[in-house]
Amino acid sequence: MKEIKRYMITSALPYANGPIHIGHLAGVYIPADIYVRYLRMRGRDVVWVCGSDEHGVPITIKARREGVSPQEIVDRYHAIIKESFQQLGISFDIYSRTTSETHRKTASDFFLTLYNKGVFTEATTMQYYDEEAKTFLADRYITGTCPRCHSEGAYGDQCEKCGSTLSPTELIDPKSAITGSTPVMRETTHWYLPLDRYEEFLRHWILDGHKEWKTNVYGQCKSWLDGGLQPRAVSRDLDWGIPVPVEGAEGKVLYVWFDAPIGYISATKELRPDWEKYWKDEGTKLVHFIGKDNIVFHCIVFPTMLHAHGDYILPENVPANEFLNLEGDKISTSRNWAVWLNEYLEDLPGKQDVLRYVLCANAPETKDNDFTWKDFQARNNNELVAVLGNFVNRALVLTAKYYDKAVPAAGELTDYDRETLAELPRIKSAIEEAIENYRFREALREAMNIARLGNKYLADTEPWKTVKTDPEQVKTILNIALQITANLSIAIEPFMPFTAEKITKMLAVERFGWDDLGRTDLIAPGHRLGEAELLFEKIEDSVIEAQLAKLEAAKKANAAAAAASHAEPQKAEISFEEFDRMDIRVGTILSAEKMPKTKKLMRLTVDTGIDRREIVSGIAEYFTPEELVGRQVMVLVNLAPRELKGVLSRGMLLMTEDAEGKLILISPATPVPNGTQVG
RNA sequence: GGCGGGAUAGCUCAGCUGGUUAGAGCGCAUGAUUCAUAAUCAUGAGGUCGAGAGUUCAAGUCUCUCUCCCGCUACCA
Repeated sequence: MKEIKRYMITSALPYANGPIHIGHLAGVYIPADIYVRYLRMRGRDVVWVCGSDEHGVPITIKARREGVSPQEIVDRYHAIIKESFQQLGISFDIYSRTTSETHRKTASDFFLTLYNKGVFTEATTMQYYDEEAKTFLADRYITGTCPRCHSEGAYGDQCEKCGSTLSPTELIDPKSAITGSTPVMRETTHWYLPLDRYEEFLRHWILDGHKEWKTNVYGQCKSWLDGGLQPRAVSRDLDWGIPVPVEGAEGKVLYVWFDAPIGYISATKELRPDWEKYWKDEGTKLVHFIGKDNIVFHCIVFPTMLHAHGDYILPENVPANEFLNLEGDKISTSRNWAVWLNEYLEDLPGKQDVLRYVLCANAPETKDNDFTWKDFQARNNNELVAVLGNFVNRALVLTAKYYDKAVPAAGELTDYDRETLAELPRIKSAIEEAIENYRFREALREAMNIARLGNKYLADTEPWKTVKTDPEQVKTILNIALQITANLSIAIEPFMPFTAEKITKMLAVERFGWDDLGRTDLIAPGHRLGEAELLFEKIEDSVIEAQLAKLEAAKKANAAAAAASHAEPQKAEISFEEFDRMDIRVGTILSAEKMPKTKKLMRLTVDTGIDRREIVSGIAEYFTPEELVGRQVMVLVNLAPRELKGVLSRGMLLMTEDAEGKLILISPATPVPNGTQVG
């Protein structure tokens, strides 16, 4: 077991093409913030860095669409993200950005070091080039007709209609998204990080050396390693990013995944002149907080880069979380199905800790979880208000009432007093154990147990009764209640820093350190308390309804937008003769069976009036064989046959889809004989 | 289909390397209580631990098969 001298904590760099939402917070930033605040309270040497990831093709596309420069896009979102993080109390030591000069230099140097060491392999391939714009085209910059589903507007890397993963050369009738011209193929050379050569190193380091990683992380890594790794290109032909710093690389930039993680190092550099010990000294514990979508980069790719470079330490752990859903649906930026942090802060002012509490208590630590506004309300009203806020209020109000806010001295303790106080150190170590193993939900529950302990203590000792029979005893009771309150402020600080601060203010004391947790002499006798105020307020149904209505509106707007944008522009004109070449008939499905070993394919026998033929169609997700058999459908019968999974498909069923993408068969409104022509 | 993750009380989740009557929070029921934001405290009801088979003296906990959900991936004429 090596000695930990200091901590280097990173959290995934948010991509600067949109604001932060609750999924990001629950998965990455709140757990990391809790961890870091805890370490700081313990007096550990810790640096936590983050920043905006500002390069990459999607940003250039967004900029082009809005008619502004990429810099303007990233400036806008960097500002929004940074501000909202700050308001939520996410306490980065630095929130930097990958367009900074320090980062450009750092990433550039990193590349050069690997280049000079001969780490990269080079390969020359043919890629599309726009002669008008005089530039190579990234996959996303080429649009055309999807070779699979024939819908227009497919991108060079993917068709968003049918979800196929494509390569640009497959596109039918490709066009440059920049100028609209038809691109030409041209040679281009790129550098690759040969991950395949590092398999042994990774296998040993992760599979043998880090069995303690979370099962989802370890399993994912094992899966990648067992599947065999491929070299990954580290450069792109693009004019937005960090130029590849070698001769003859004009017009080439570092691929965004290569430069982004180096951003952790750059940010540290900007923060501290002695940054190197945080990245190069074996006594540093490096931890990456990320979401599950980032596992491969932080466990496979970035460590390979660090290892190949040679000077750097490797991460000790990568506590990746799963995803948070919202009201039963996947959070989606493009569908605007999210609770945006900047909007939350405006809609529910002063409720930072409520969000922090709910997202931590319900964090997707072991599996995907669901955020609902109803749960948000319940946790606020039944836990924060009723348990935490209420206990603190009781202790303070009783002291104000009986002793005019002057802290009474404790007399002799009863066994029950001692038992109660003995819980505090126990809870302290339970919280420590949980946080240090990245189990933040459990840690939070333990911290809340201090408030439960306090409520129980007051209920059992009943000072409002005892005051009439044994006033001396009440002094001890309230002294203890106040010590518990002080302890509570320490224990919840990593989770709810704003509330912790409010409590210390109400107690009129300086904030404590972690080591003070468990002590029973934190508030001195005679000390005068400040004004008591409520820590949390109940959230009314109307507030929740307003948020639900907002989501409902987003859903509607979304459906409307989808419907509007679904009205694709009309395709190029065709002659009647061209149309007439298509032979579309009415047919009846005679049999249907799902093809084994496929998810979507259905094998159909159709009576076309001409013959009975087999047609394979990708509709198995939406129809059962029972509901298909006997139905009349439209069939394009003279389409060239094609073999799918070993079955020859002769023809295509005509269909459309609803707003959710669910397929709908097209049938004649009233039955007609099979073989009847359509046209 | 392949790979990874998940399936435990009404809800959200714990259950580590297999070991006495399966746990927590919320919700629910009953009782107590009034210092407190109709808050609190106690007690209780509620689970064939996704299904089936196996290993074992002993299995939510290990093995195999199957079902369903999520992610990546293949297929979508």
